[in-house]
Amino acid sequence: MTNEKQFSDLEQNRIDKLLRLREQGMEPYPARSERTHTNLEAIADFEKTEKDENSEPVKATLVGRIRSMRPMGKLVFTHIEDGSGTIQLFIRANDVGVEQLDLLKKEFDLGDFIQASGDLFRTRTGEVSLRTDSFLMLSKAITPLPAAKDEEVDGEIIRHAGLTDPETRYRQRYADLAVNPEIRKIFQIRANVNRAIREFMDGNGFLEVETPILQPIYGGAAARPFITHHNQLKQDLYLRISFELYLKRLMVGGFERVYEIGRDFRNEGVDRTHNPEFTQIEFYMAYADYNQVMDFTEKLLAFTAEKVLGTTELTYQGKNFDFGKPWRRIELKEGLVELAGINIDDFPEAESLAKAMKEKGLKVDPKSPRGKLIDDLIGEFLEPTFIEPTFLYNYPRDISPLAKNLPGDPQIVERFEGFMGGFELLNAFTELNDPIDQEARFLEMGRAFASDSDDDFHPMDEDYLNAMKYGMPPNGGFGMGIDRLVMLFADQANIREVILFPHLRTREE
RNA sequence: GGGCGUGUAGCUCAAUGGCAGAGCAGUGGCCUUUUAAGCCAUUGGUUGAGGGUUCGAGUCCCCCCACGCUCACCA
Repeated sequence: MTNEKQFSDLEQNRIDKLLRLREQGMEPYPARSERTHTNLEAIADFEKTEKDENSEPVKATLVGRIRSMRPMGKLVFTHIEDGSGTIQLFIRANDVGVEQLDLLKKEFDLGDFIQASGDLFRTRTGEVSLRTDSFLMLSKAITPLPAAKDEEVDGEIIRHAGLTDPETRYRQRYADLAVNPEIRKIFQIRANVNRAIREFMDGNGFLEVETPILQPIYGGAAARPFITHHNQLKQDLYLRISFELYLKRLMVGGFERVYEIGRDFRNEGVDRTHNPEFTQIEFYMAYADYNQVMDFTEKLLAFTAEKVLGTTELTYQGKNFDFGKPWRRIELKEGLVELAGINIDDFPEAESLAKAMKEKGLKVDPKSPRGKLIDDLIGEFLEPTFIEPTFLYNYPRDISPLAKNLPGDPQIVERFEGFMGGFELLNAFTELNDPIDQEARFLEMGRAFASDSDDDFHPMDEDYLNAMKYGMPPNGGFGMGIDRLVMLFADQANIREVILFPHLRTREE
């Protein structure tokens, strides 16, 4: 604030206004404000009394950011916006005096916060407005907000030349939110989703817990971690990639139903369904298997939809869904026969399966284990077709090291994933609680990925095995991406739209 | 990381290799029921950064940066 060169001409202009306001005795950043009604309360109060001819005029002191200003000589119309909505101020020289009106016209700008007092009435065109008899500056904006003008045509708001550049919108989300009120609705939905899920979980006897984000060993998913360092302990730590192994330690500890809602961090590619940090809910339910978790999932999503949207039906990217109906359930092997034309039972080895996939024109990594190839087939042939809510169940063992075997088939585990809108929304399984088998799985994974790359995908978590050796009740576990769920409820195609401050590369200079 | 695309005034966008423009915002006026208010006048540019070709580059070439879409990666 000391170097004047950091202000543009437009900003310097407003700083001059700010100084003039102060000279004339109006503090541009007063410590206190008053308000008797929110804007929408004021309109509602007025409409209540309007029908009664004997009622006194409704007096109000309102606050908000100036969103439009239409000066017409000795009369100014402005719209101000507070958290509840917008209302029109009707400010006349007759009511506030010529000097005050000049002050308003000369020193107040779009983006400033104003406080106005007066009484409510209806203008000739029928809009409830505040006939202002006094006003104050509450906060002077120095940088002009990106100019946006709204036009209402048949109840629909058309925005002219607002802020649309995605880079600016994400980098300066504050400006995006300030100028595009509908963006704020997405985050209202997000908050409502979280609240609904908590309400459902709490109502079903789950305990909400918090487990470490900084972990000495990461696990519970196949993802590369972010690494950080604790100075005093002289120890590298990982930001968690899942909550799974800690939450299941709590099963050992005697909690029968636990859940956590929090942030996971995965050091991987960014695209429209992946952000490096994202929010998950995981829960673990003792004495349940994956079939019960499937049923529970349907109830959870139906409840959440009802709470957030007021109905179980929703529209996503032009398609309609109903969370009130049971999800499609497709057995993985059968789904692949049907949609990929490959019966994986015919290809018991990675080599033969890879060959069959190449014949279908797929690119195949020669080092991939069989389970990875099957996962590739899912991504290629199944996932994009799963627009309707769909459970895909019975996954290959070698890509599911924490899931329990399906009795009678050593290659298959009791695991399902939930898809919707063409992307994966959730993942769940009957949890492996046999410590001997678990250790074998860790070793298998270590071998499977040892040749894969320099990345150490699956560090052995000895302490987790120790916990399991004390005895873990049979349980079903579940993880779901909250961001992706919010995408569905807010009808957004890109995960960044549902994250307030999505990560962008830092700009040089 | 690969491919394709974008980057011009505060915002949204124009400009065959030939004077860098418009609308809105801003500034100065007029205007006492407007709502994309209107009318008159007017300011505002290192065309993302750097290099090259050319008499002349926003435009063509090279390199870099950022963003978008997409592919790869992501159990």
